[in-house]
Amino acid sequence: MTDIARMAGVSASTVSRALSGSPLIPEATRTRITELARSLNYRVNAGAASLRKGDVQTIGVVLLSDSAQMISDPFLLGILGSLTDAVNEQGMNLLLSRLHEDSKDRMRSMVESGQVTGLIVIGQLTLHEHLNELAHLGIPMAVWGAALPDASYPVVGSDNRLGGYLATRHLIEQGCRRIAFFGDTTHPEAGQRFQGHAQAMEEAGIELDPRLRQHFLFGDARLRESIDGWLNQQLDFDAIFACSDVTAISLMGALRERNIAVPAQVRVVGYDDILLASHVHPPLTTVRQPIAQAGRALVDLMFESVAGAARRNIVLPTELIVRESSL
Amino acid sequence: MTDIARMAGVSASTVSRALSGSPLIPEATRTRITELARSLNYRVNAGAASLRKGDVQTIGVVLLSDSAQMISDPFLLGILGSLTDAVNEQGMNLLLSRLHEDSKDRMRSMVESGQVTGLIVIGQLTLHEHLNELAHLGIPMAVWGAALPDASYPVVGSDNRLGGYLATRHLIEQGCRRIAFFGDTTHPEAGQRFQGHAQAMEEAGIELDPRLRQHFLFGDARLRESIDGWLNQQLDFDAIFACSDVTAISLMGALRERNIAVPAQVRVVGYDDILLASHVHPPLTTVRQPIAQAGRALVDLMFESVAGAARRNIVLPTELIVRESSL
DNA sequence: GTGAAAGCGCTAACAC
DNA sequence: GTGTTAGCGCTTTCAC
Repeated sequence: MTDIARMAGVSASTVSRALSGSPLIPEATRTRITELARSLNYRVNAGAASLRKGDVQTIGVVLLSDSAQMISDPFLLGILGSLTDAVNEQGMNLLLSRLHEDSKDRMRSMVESGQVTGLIVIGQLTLHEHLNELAHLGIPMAVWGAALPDASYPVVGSDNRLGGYLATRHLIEQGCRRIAFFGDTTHPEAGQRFQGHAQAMEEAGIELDPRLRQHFLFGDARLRESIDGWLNQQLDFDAIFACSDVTAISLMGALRERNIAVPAQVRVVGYDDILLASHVHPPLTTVRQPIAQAGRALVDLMFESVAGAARRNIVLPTELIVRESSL
Repeated sequence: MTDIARMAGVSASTVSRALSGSPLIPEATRTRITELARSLNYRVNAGAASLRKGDVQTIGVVLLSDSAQMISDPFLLGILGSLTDAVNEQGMNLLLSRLHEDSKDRMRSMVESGQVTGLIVIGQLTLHEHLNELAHLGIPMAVWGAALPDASYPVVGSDNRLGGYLATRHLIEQGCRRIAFFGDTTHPEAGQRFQGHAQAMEEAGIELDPRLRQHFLFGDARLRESIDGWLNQQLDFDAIFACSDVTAISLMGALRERNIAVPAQVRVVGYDDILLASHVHPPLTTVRQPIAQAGRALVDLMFESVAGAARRNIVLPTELIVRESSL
């Protein structure tokens, strides 16, 4: 910048002001300096600027995974994409890292070392307690997931309870009574979907059968094994509500292998509405989560958290997309 | 840091040295300072340190998408995950951004403004020329994709030609003669897969029928429409080789809808080996790309590019995973 | 409207 | 071994 200043015959201050569009600088000077800068391929050093201004233009995004395992759910990529766009829209940068459950300290230091303004956390919420601690420490953040009663951090998520309710009620309306629930209920999102499921069952006067509940971890590499293990029990069921489309599609594969017809013998509903959901046969009935809004909502809440505003959650609407797998 | 220094009764230099593990500082002093820092929750400011040291500990990762459209291929998430791990392993940070084809300037300025050390580019390679320009400008980078003859930038990719060859030869060995190719050959990766496909066909003395070639954009939202449009032509074919598993699974859905049996009437081979490939029914034969190695290779090449080493490419091995869809 | 000067938080010569 | 000093590249009072 000093070079530019010298070449333009002005001081560094003037260059700085011109380049940042200060109204103090007359149009003529500004264009002259801007042109000069462009011709020299000069760009202001982002790091130096934030050091001086004392604010970082970067948001940390943490992908939580419970093991070294690859997360492979397309839904996650959707959220991440939405987030990337939302962050860039704000003119900010996004620092991505993948952490395991024990890396609370890493998250903390990302903020405290001034690398990022705040954190957006995506992934499995089994570390609720850790997140609460971070929140109490004053780390600005926002979390994708389900709002837990005692959460001290802001949460963005879809209406999981409603999603579970809509899916199950739909199955009941199709005449199903023995509806199995596939999902890891220790995971808050799945837990809420289960609550919705249970509510719909209760409203219909159908008793929940604990055997019709199968626990899956999202993205579990042994997904198919778990499915097969459950199916091998030969339980009596006429429908399955799965907490992710990947699980549901995998399940339909397993059913087909056993010559169990979907939807004729067993109706299936998934969750997420990934691209493939509408493309498999039969097309999968599923609960759509509004991915496009997710990024924006997370970024908004994170900024509120930075600003020290009162903590709030955002619940995004869900929608049942009825396709042939449940008809 | 000045605070810590004052409290420890030493100078800032000593604190700096102690915290960065300089051998000049005796064990005793170091622990004392480290403990003090910990108890105050102090962390060195990463930005200030890089400004002073003149090196950024951050790598920019650019996800290219040809429109505002959501990219939804799980394979992409795999690459990204692998990259994240590789970057973190090096103790570096990863700045993620999603850009469209025309944003060559954004990429350039990420480097020139000192935000990142270099760029890793993932996504569709229709902007080959842009990348070449960036390389000539001296922007350190590495690209996931297919090595083009006149590329000036280092490329990491799997052996697409071999993949296409293996897939097609396998289908020929199964007795197929009318093998359709699904993939956008203007995209370099798909182009090379097509070359392998063509080679296998030629070796078997089978003439290529241009009607049996369908162009798809990866991640095209109208994927299913394109598939249906092609199928509606009612061409004569006994196998399909698709350039992504998402396409292949979608295709199997479309075939099933038309009561065309896979593999009995039409054999299908996909590409990528995503999780669902082995879970659908029939399980999908596919070409596996070694995702886990991808991140590491990209990071390595990027560093070589920073160091000004001679440009080279890395071709990762591919492997045909035979499952029932082609037997 | 413009420049001089100070300083963001840190590290690395250089001296002792 | 440790402190002093200078300065990374920028922005922003403050003075003119």
